[in-house]
Amino acid sequence: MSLAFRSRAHDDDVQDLRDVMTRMAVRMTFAKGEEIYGQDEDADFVYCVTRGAVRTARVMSDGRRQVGGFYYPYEVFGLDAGHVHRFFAEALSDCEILVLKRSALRADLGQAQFERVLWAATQRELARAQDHVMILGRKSACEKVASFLAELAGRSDAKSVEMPMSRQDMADYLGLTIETVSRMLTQLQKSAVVEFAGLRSFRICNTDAMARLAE
Amino acid sequence: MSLAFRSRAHDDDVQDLRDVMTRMAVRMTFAKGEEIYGQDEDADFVYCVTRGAVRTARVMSDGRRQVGGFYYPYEVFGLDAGHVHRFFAEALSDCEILVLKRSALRADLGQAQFERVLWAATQRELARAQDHVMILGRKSACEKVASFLAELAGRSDAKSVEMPMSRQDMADYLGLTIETVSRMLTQLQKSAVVEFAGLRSFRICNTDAMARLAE
DNA sequence: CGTCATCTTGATTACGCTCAAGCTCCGTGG
DNA sequence: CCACGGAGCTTGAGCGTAATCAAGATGACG
Repeated sequence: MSLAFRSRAHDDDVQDLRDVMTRMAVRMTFAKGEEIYGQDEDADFVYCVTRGAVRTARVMSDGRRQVGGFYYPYEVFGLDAGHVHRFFAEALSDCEILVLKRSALRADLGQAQFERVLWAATQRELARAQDHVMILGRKSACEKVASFLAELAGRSDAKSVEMPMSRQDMADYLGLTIETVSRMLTQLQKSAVVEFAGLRSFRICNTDAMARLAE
Repeated sequence: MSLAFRSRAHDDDVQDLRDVMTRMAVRMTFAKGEEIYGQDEDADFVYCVTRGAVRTARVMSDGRRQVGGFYYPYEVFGLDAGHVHRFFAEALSDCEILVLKRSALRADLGQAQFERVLWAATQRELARAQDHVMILGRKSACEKVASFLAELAGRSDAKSVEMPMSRQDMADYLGLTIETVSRMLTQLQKSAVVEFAGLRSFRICNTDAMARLAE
């Protein structure tokens, strides 16, 4: 089985999942900051962003927060590991989400494809988490912020990249404080690696320097 | 579908995987430090530790290393995200590993169970990676080391817990230096939270303090 | 235009890193 | 069995990066 073939099949699964969700799922809207699902809740649903953005996070008993990831239109979430949510999900901005019961998905796709599709989605989540581990474990503050911007830019096709999350969200994703994130953004701009157009929009000026920092 | 029932099914899948591997897999031995699979290699096999221990890791171009995880007897590894290994795996000590081609596993279990079993394994990996993110992002050096010891203790059933990895391995897992790891171990011992019997064996003295530090 | 949340910048502190020395454990050979 | 040697570990001193504390600046929204 060639790599190309497998990738193709993988993409098909993702597409199938989106198709089913578009067809069968309930369309819900959430206001900025609203909870979509809670930590330790049963993971009975699958979610897909159609408009806006979502963050997943966990908090420790003393309030320290770790953001697990951000999700944008067309991305599937709610699969964090098994039958109980280990993170909670919140609307980053006002947003629209497709919500589908897992059992309904299974009924429509059949057991086999259901498992294949969710396995593929779980693998993407795992890849994401592993990249996150790399960023958190062995990178400097500047590299963390650069990696984050590079990832955002990678997901966007436009020249100008929109940043829907606050500095606090970025900090809690990168294991930093808002002050440090702010300083690093300023520094990256001063050294002409990126250029900001307002607080939440940027574009990469020096691709090489960016790639070097983000590894 | 109750949680209990689902957990049971999950455990069955894990057991089935071990059974098939014991029956069909090739038993290989690796000397301490030997590579089991490489980064960016195709992930055509599934692995199960039978003796010794394994670590997975990634290195950045300048040599910084991030350890992804440690695997002990009966644990399955080699599933890190998709069709290409994103980490490499090395023998932590001399060890014995069951190796089985994925295609052979699929042929034996059938497509459906193959996917269910590997999905379950991928979910465990994801849960592991998510816990790792929490440790790396928002914990102090002391809490990181305590969390690590607590996790090790949790996997072991004996009172005295064996630690097969070096301080360097621990440091690269926790995003610290060996000096800091060493200092924290000393500190935990001085404050009577744990007690060491030699460099690589310990037991937890103060369970409450340990739980508090490890959250 | 005023108010409040968010963000930036500055000054200071502290946690963990770096560099350096010494110690312990363990394998090896005399 | 002990002496030697080397890797791995611990400890100490000093430093640097990012956290904390504290003001301001900017932007969003009524």
